[in-house]
Amino acid sequence: MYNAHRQATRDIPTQVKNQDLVQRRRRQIVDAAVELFIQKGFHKTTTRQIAAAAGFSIGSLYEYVASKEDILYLVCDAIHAEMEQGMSEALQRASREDNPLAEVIRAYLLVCDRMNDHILLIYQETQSLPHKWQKVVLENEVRITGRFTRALAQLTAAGDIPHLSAASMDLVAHNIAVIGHMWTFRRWFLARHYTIEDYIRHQTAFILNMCHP
Amino acid sequence: MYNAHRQATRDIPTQVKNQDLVQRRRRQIVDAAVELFIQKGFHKTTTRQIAAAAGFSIGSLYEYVASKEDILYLVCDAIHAEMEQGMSEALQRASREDNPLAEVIRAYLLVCDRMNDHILLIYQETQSLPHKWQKVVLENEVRITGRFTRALAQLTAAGDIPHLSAASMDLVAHNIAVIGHMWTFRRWFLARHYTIEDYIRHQTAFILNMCHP
DNA sequence: ATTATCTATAGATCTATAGATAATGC
DNA sequence: ATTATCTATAGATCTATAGATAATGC
Repeated sequence: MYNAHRQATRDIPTQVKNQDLVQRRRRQIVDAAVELFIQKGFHKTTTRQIAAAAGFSIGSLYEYVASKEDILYLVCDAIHAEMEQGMSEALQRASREDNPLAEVIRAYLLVCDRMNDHILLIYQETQSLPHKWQKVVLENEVRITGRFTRALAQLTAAGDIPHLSAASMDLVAHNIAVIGHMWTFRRWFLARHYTIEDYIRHQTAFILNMCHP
Repeated sequence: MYNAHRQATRDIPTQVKNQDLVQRRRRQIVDAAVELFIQKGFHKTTTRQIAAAAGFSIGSLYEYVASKEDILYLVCDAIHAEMEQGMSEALQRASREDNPLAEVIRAYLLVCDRMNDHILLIYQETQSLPHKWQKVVLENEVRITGRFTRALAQLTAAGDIPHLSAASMDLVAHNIAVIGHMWTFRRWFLARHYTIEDYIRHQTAFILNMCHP
């Protein structure tokens, strides 16, 4: 279970000794909480509802986490884990003939499309996390952005795009990351006018144009 | 007071007859609430704290609004009003010699820089609004994006940029809007590497590149 | 004996309102 | 008389835990 290696699972203490059980129960908690948080938001979801949806009592819930915020942290970290895994899988399946930047953009935007609600959740509720855990979530975000920076560097090295300053390259990478999120938080507008494939096509063209001054 | 003409002030009923007084008290409520919401978030701010910061009692507060959500709606609408006013003022002062698209981008990004926390607040708390008012807030967002669409159309008409399909033009306009927000919600990274002037320069160049296929 | 789970509830809020009081205008 | 404001609180939650019970392993 890759989740065992995640920061969040290590950060949060538990009363229960059996690590395998902790693993399973926390997965139940996260699955239940994600759905509820998406539906009603973090603050309007009660710990009782999470326990009920996970299939055990409120008392047991607090054997696996120490607070409601702990649950939010587990949720945010699990979402980032799933995004990163989704991208890796998509890239392994990818053609390897195309432009490597276009490929990573495509993989990313497809993950954003699939994980629409989850990405929105992170946008809306990261602020509700204790400060030290906000930092971990932002580091996850930086790690994803790093993939774009690397793809850009690769392209530059191959001479496929003109040389960009490190500052410009970073900014383009962040633009790509945010263009993915934009598909989720402007969906109310975008999905009325474009399919995800339209969106990928247009935005990929725009991003490649950015790099050709 | 331009705020009287806003949707929100008309949507929310009050017990108090004197419209001038309603106007003033609601301004007090909004000013107090904005600060508190930015600091602690909507859900962790209590109506009592808002009343106290506004300078009257909890009982009086509820003469001017019917619920805590009403206050959030007033806040979101006031923020958009201030953004739109800020852009208009900046554009009136602008040189009128430069590229009109670059000018509107500059005006917008400076407003985003100044209203950093307020824009973040809208991102995080719009979800806590009743559905019918979420719609009004999104319409405000569309209205701002419309300014970019119009500037792009103007440039195309003047022949300064190649012809873009209506779909592409809309997408570029949304990209501009989101690049402004990005300055607020990725500030933890961006502000470490760029000043707002760097950011304006780089992003303006990128956006103009987008339009040159 | 130890570990995991459950029930019942302490304790702490928080929103919204009812009813009393003060201020204003005829 | 009417309008605006205040105080006090009803009523409804919700988180987190203490202590009792059930399940597991020696």
